[in-house]
Amino acid sequence: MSLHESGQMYLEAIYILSRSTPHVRAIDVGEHLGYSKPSVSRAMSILKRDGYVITDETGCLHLTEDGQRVAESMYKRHTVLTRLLTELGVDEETAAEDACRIEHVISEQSFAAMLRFLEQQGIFSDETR
Amino acid sequence: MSLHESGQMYLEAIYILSRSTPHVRAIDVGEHLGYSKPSVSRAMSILKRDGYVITDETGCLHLTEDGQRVAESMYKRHTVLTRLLTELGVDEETAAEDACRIEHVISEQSFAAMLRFLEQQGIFSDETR
DNA sequence: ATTAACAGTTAGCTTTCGCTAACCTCGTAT
DNA sequence: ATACGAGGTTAGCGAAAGCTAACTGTTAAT
Repeated sequence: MSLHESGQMYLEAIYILSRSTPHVRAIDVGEHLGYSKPSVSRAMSILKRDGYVITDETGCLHLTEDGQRVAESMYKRHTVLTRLLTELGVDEETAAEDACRIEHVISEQSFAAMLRFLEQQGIFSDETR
Repeated sequence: MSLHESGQMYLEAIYILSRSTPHVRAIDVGEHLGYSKPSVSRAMSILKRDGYVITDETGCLHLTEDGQRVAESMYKRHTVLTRLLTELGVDEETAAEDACRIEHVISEQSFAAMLRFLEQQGIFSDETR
């Protein structure tokens, strides 16, 4: 099954949360995204079925290799888009909100072009995360 | 009722078509967007109900003032986004496709910032349409 | 030991927005 | 006059993805 926008969002949320807490639970994901428990529950069952997420013995969520790949890609897009927008003068909050939506619909080519632009400006390097 | 993404797309399509033909029919809109007749039919009835579109005696579609406002806004976003992406090195086709999706999710603030950037580069002026 | 709270799941509703199938209506061509 | 095709509508399906209500199960507190 193909991964939809919402799936990408859940994976990114798990990724972000797992950077600050070792144990990510469904409820934390729901809180982070502002979604209800059942919404997360269903999403997780789909992401598990499709091999993006697994749960350990304690029920905590972990990304598979595929899940990690997607999540990192989304996160990087998010970072770059936010950086580009703030560079153009957009305030931090709006930039992050827009990045959140654009990251799911932009092509790889356009993303690469944006990244190249920021690098040319000396604004973005691999350490700038 | 609020206007959703798909509604904006239909309005933009009517706008674009009406620039080259005086009479825009539902079937033309469907063809332009690659949608079936019933999809267009339902969308039109919603857009009529919400005051964005009217039909004349012959059944042809016309934008109301509100419809025109939305359509022009979308079209402008489309133009500017495409231009920005091609400027960054993205090929015309991909740029247009991405613009098509981004135009519905970007904030007014970010759009304004992008426009400002293009203007500063001397790439975009009101005549560059 | 019983109870309460918390996490997760199941069932079922809603909206958006595509689709096909089938129908109506009208105009033109035979 | 009939018949066909084009355009539009109605009815109903399906997927995605949110929600609430209500249930289950486990842990922790009295």
